[in-house]
Amino acid sequence: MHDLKTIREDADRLREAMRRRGALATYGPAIDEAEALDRDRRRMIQAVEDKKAQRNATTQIVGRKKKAGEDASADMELARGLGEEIAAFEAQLGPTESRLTELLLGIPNIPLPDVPEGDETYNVVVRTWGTPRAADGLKPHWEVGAALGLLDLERGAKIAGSGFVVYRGLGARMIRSFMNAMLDLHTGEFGYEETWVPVLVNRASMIGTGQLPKFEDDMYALRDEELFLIPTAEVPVTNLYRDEIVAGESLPMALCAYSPCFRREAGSAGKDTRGVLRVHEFDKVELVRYCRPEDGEAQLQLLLGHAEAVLQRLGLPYRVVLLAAGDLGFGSAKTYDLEVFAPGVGKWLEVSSCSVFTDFQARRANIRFRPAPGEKPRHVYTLNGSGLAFPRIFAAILEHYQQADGSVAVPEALRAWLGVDRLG
RNA sequence: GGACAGGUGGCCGAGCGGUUGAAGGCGCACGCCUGGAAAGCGUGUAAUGGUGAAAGCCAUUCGCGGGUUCGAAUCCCGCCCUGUCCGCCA
Repeated sequence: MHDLKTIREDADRLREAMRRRGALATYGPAIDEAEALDRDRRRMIQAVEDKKAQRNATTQIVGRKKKAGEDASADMELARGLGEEIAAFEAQLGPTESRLTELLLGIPNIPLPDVPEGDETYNVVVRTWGTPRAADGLKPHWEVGAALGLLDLERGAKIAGSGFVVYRGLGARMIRSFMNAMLDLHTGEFGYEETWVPVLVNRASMIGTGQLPKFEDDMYALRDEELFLIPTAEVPVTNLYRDEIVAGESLPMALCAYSPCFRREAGSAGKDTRGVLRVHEFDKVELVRYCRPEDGEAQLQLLLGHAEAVLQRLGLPYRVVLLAAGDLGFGSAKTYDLEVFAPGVGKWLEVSSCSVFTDFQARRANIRFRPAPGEKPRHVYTLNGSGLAFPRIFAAILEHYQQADGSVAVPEALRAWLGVDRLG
């Protein structure tokens, strides 16, 4: 969410940001309307506060006269009249403020200056690591997984629906090993605090990180209670400090969590539908950081490095992509995608999206820090990234480590967890 | 799910419907004291919005939302959360 001050003093910067996202036509009208509503709002506030000041003064007089045993009926009548005027002004102010909030909640974040302008064709490959395997003769992961008894997509579809996966035997054990290996790495070597969080959260949390109100159709929700299934652990973990003021010395803060993630994937029918590349429920380990505004860029690079480390330990070739403004998520100011190469399907798979949200989420979730004792609270910067998403790592391993005899070699880093060095 | 108790500032904790934005304490900041510290003493210490160059002034906020009233932290209703007991249960 943007500060009202941005609308008031910097609306053109906001328009320029939307233009860089290629979305000025979409959001321009909202910015225009917000500008007008802000002016209306301030005018009404001045009027209503003026009346309130008058009423407060009158009410004081009533109190004093009553205490002194004098007649106060004239002042009481005056105050009652003022009260009616106040009610009338407030009846106008209420809708103005809710509309303004609604608009503010629906405008995406401003990309940082070093984010390339334009749509996804302007994404930049920043670096690559490892050498992608030639695709010839390699099978896609769903064939390998089924042949080795690691994956049971048919029964997943039967018990839940298409887009739900059953892992079996060593396949299931692989998922568990991802959780252990990644959490151990991030907590043991990179200093993250391990958390275990609810996968059902309330509306305020979903607004805090930016899933609501705009993307409600993409979220699973309960029928009888106002609870939503999280699309990522970013939601509960970032909201941990919602409506709090944290001590300046506690920053930067680093938290990680394993969680299942639930996505309706409304409107994405037909894209990556085979195998486990796009499913309604999957697991991942998420990294979340809070920091001071001046540390945002350095913290993003740090976070990115932590996510990359997982791929390096697994020996999976990948590339780092800086997203162009038009490809940026709603709340992000700058994002690096990590894409691993899956030679069986011949594609780069996004396995992590590392972003800095500047104060966009912190303002929505009201997460602040006190820079120094006695100083005014400021909003923190929030960051997050997957470290990493399991199904695509599963797919990448089955494809990248495929052997000529149909078996799959187990990456060194997972052998201790799996207890074998070869699948099949 | 039922009964009772409770939700007040960074934290703890008082608070008769009318100078209570809110006593007191802790914490924190500054000063005095000290060779230096601790202790002690003194002073200060909420957020948000509006206005203003600034100092300041005004408004709002005592879980959230409504209501009663000239006036609500204080009274009434609904909801949320916490605690205790009961029920249920992995």
